[in-house]
Amino acid sequence: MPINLKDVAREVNLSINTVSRALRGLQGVSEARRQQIREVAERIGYRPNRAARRLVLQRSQSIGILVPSLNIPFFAEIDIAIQEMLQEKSYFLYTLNTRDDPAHTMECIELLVEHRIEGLLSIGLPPPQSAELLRSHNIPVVVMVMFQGDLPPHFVGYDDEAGGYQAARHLIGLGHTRIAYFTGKWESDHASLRRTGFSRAVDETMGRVVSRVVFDNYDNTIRSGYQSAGGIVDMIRKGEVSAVMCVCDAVAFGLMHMLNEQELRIPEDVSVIGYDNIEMAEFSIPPLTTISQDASRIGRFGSNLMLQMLESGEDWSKVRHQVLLEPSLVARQSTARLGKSGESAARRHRAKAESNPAV
Amino acid sequence: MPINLKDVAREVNLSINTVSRALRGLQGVSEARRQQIREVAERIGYRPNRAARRLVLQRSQSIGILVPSLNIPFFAEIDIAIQEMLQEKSYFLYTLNTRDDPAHTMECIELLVEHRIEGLLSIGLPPPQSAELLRSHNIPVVVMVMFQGDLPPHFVGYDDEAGGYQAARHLIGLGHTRIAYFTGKWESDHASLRRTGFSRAVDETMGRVVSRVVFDNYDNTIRSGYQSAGGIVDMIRKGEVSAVMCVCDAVAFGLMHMLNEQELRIPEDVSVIGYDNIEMAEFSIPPLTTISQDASRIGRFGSNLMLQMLESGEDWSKVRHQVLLEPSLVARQSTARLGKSGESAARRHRAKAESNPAV
DNA sequence: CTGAAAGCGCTTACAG
DNA sequence: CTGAAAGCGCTTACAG
Repeated sequence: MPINLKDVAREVNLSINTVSRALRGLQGVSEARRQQIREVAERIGYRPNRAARRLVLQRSQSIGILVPSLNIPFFAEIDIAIQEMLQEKSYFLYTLNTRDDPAHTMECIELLVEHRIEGLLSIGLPPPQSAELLRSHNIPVVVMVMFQGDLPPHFVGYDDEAGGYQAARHLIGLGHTRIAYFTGKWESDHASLRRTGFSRAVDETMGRVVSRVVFDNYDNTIRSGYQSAGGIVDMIRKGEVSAVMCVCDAVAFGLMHMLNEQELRIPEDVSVIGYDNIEMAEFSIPPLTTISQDASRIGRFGSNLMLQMLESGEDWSKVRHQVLLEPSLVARQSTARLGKSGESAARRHRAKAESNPAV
Repeated sequence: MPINLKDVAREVNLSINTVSRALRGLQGVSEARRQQIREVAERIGYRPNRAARRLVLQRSQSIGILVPSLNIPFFAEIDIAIQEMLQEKSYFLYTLNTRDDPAHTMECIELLVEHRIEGLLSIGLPPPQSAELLRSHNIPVVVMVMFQGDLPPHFVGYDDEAGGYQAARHLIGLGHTRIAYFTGKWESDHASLRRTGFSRAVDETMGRVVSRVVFDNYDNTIRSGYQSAGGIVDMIRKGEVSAVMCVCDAVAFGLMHMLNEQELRIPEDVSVIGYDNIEMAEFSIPPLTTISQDASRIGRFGSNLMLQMLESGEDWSKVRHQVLLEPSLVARQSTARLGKSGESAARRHRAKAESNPAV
């Protein structure tokens, strides 16, 4: 049914390989002929069949990307940036949502292998069982954003340790001496790197600043941040903490919502800093101080690295190529100098308790 | 380099078509042989080549989806739902981000045609220039979510008119008699349908309720809602409006941010209702009353419709198949009964002005 | 400048 | 139960 080279060839009374060469702009076809062939192809609606071209060229000119959850805008933006970069270089990108489920991820990878992708980009580590399959098909892998354990040999992401350090430095610079890090029970490696950076900044103060780590959040959602904020609220009330760094903006929003319900003021009673700089961070009440990462930069670096691996002809299996981008702090109104705005939460709480012994 | 049928055949000393049949589970191969062939294929890492299979089967078993901006979670969720549905039916989904740019969308469509997609799903109408190409290649199109002009013949989306009506009914039911609809200068058809539904509810009151439409927002972002909220603020101050419906949640958040800055209380001074029920709506301060649409339902209905068109064998070119889902209202704390909480914004404003004539 | 032939990796009749 | 052959739509040497 669809029109093929033979149809065009018949129409112009030439052989299919002349038509093929003309359409691809190769030399060895007179300009007049080429013109004519082009017109006919256009008129009868000819489009080359990629499957056939792939088969004969023995390469797919396509790359796969594994995204744990495409509905996270940060991940989607990485995908978009990569799609644009690759289209420019006439590679095709297969985008697959893995639901962060190893079994389903394996199926996705097998599908991509059957499509003969030339390279695999992955947000987060692909499951270990896939390593042998990818290796045996000679498919290079670039991991982006997240990993567990050792830094993967080909990696592009932000330096979470540096981000955590920056956030803590910001709070310390504002005079806070009792600060908390609010994270999840099951920490991903990058969450724990943020915590490590946070702790390094605290340690550098040689005891002048003390910190607590609260592992109460579940899954880094707004809801979870809200539901697990109780411990933090207590500490603020008791004056044990005057500033909180959250593992991500969503958790920060959940915490802020709870603080608001508990009539704790931000930043007067407690400073809050997030991580990610999602769109909403600029418009929350108050606007959220946070650590900013540029998704499209990851996409650009990731696709560039992949393209290098594909086109340099080098043996990359023994080369490590790891790109760690430096995140940047965006100061907004959710953090402020300690004690700037009068009485602390602890003092107010104490006053309240004294006037009403039942509390 | 990659292993093919011939490699497996050589290994087991059989012809490639026996191997092919065994691996695909067709009858006519003894069970013992099949077992042996499977093992060998597994051992040497054979994976069928999709390009070759497509070529010979004369079908790609794949479908394309055009997404204007994949980083809008609502759209991404539609994509995810479709990907899951189609994978179950062993179709492959090509996800392409079009940037909402007609020229780029055309390139995307041409690419998909070269990949011989069997059907095209599109969030929003594909550009008119693509119609001829798609028709000539016999590719059915299902439009989702948005359209301009007439309802496309194959469409799945939510009934925006009904949503606008529900929102207005909600405000009227709370006793508001002066209500506003806050939308953009250049209204999309679905934004204007929401407005139509809104107006219908107002009209039904036979003049008991009056409404204003404010076309000041630009591009339905939080920022734009914030920057263009001035007109609404004035009306609230003057007592001309006690409730506002926004074209979407993002604009509602922008408006709320401005109201907060202007010390207008929600819902005491003004009720605000959004549209979309994005994740943040549950956690804004106050939580936002809004109209909810289920993205994965659109995805499920959309892919089902496409599958029907592909597999029923009917001539769908003369059949209209339009699915309009009913959205639902989610009542939260940003809307309240009129005058419930004491003095109105207008009265407070007047009092303030009297005590300070300079205002 | 143009064409005939081989072949990419598979599946599908058709023989045996 | 198994194999030889043709062919899907293209590109690439190789002739002319």
